[in-house]
Amino acid sequence: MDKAAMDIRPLSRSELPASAAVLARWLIGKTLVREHRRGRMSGRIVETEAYVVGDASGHAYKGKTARNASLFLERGHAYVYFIYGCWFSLNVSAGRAGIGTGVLLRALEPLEGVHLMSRHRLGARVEDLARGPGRLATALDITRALDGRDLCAGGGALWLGDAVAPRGRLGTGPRIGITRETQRVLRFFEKGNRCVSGPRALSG
DNA sequence: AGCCAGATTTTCT
DNA sequence: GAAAATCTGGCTA
Repeated sequence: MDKAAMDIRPLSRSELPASAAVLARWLIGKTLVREHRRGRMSGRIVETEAYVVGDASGHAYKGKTARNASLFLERGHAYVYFIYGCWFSLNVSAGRAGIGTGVLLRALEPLEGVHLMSRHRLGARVEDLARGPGRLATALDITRALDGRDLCAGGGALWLGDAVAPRGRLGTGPRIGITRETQRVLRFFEKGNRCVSGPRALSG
């Protein structure tokens, strides 16, 4: 027996800011909902990074390919990529159709379906279930099958919802794990939240 | 808490 | 053939 699903209002595309840097900040505190075969999983978005137009660290920098095509979809679509031989990561496309830019979702604070996430991440503490982009995708069972999905279609397999709780103070800093344009301040997180990835010194 | 190496495969050069 | 928007476990303090 599952508890009743939370009442989460789906976000519509017109609400999303049409710039990666603004969208990344705006998404902190919003909700990501995964409608899985076994049940619903959801969490508060507590950490993001923006990959802006003309950004040498972005996957779209060298143009559109089969791999990154979803980054060029109208804002609010999923771009799922496979990295380091083991992990998937989820982005939200952030520009107009034909513009390659997006927001990497780096961490969630689990809300619903914690037992399902735990099944995908055996042995992890609740605050570590979706703490980091690879862990987030693993916890929610997000694979390339979801690449290109419309995240503004509430009721689909994966969608964005409004905030269900007030957002805490916003923190910012340089992005993690990149080798180019490392000095740009395009990482956003909820200050003090235990589900934010990286060293604690960077998330307070 | 911080540093380091290994894993493992897709993608593009 | 090299690099990659990462994670884990083992080590040192």
